[in-house]
Amino acid sequence: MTSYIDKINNYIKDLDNETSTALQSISSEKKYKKGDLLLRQNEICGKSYLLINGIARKYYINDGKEITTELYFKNDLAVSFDSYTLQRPSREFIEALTDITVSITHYQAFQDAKLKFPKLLSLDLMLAEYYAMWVENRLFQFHTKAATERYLEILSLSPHIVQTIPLTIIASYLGISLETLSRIRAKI
Amino acid sequence: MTSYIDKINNYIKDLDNETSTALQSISSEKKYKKGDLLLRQNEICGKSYLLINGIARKYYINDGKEITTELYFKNDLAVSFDSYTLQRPSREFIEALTDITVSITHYQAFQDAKLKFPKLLSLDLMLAEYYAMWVENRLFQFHTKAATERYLEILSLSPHIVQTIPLTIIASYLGISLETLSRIRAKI
DNA sequence: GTCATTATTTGACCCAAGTCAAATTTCTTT
DNA sequence: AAAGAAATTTGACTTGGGTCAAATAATGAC
Repeated sequence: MTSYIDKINNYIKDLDNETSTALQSISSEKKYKKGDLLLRQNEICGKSYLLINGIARKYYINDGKEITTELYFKNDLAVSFDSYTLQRPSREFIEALTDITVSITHYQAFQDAKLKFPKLLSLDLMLAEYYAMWVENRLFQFHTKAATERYLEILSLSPHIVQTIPLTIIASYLGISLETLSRIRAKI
Repeated sequence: MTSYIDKINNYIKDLDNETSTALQSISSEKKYKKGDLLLRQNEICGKSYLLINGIARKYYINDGKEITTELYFKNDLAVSFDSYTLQRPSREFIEALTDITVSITHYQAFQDAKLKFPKLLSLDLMLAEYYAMWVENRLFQFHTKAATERYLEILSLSPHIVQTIPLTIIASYLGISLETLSRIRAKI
């Protein structure tokens, strides 16, 4: 499935000049400081954020506890999917975990551009497909793997996650308590 | 989110004649008997199945146990998403839970049609978006609701599910054991 | 209708992971 | 470097839901 990202990135790279220019003309760079919120709960996610550098996350609050739903690194696209797609209030927050630089594209500008440039429509489809498969796989991991396995997996697939990000956030991303994660780490 | 299905169905209904005809020309009806498998594990999901009547499900086997990942009713579109999208072997099965009638569309024929009829590309995007939101929501339910709540929710939102489908399948769809589901039912 | 499957319930016991609370360790900031 | 704050670990205890096994329904085939 990583190869599908490659396919998407190649697709973007190989875009014809007009389409590529159109995309760039509706995007702009911006920097955020560590701790800044790019999106708050109940706001409508009217922009997509392509991470150029730094780390960010998406999370929601349940029972007073933060549940991290996605971690973003270089080249990842950060949006609250349902809020962005339906243009309705978000249940999720998007937060910069380090200082970050992002490329922002406005929802409506992209919608308009898709009408003129069918290749952007195909791109949007690929992005939605990728996200659907990503979430599907996350659900699959939760059903088939115990906490320890999920931790070991993240450790082997993305060691940089574990090194850079506070354990509280990793625990909530793994769907376990901070204490359980600490005990898992002690065992290994 | 139900309204998004309505939007999709209206979009299909309001398709211009040529597009609509093109879609119909690559689709065909077929009947299956209760228990028939429309897709097996390790097969590539080369077709999509629109349920015209009856009930079906998608599931995979983990540790010798069946985990139901989706239930399909009238007007639902049954595919193994990642297998269909990437045209790679499926980890899931699709099974008829009753006698069913489906409208089958071949993957490649639909891919070709999308190139000629941009509205089908938009349709495909809407379907992918819908599925992404559906899975995202399912994951959200698993994280925020205990087994009893999830059962009560399915009971109130889709009572027909509980009436028609064996408890083993409902339990595996809820991510709990048959015994736990039985105990939940006894308590209520 | 009777017998045999298959589905569902109930009982006894177990365990992964949660909760609450306190102790350490590690970072920051003077 | 010391003081305070934040992050992480450890301890003691609880619990939701799992497993295995046996007892009842319920359904279907003859």
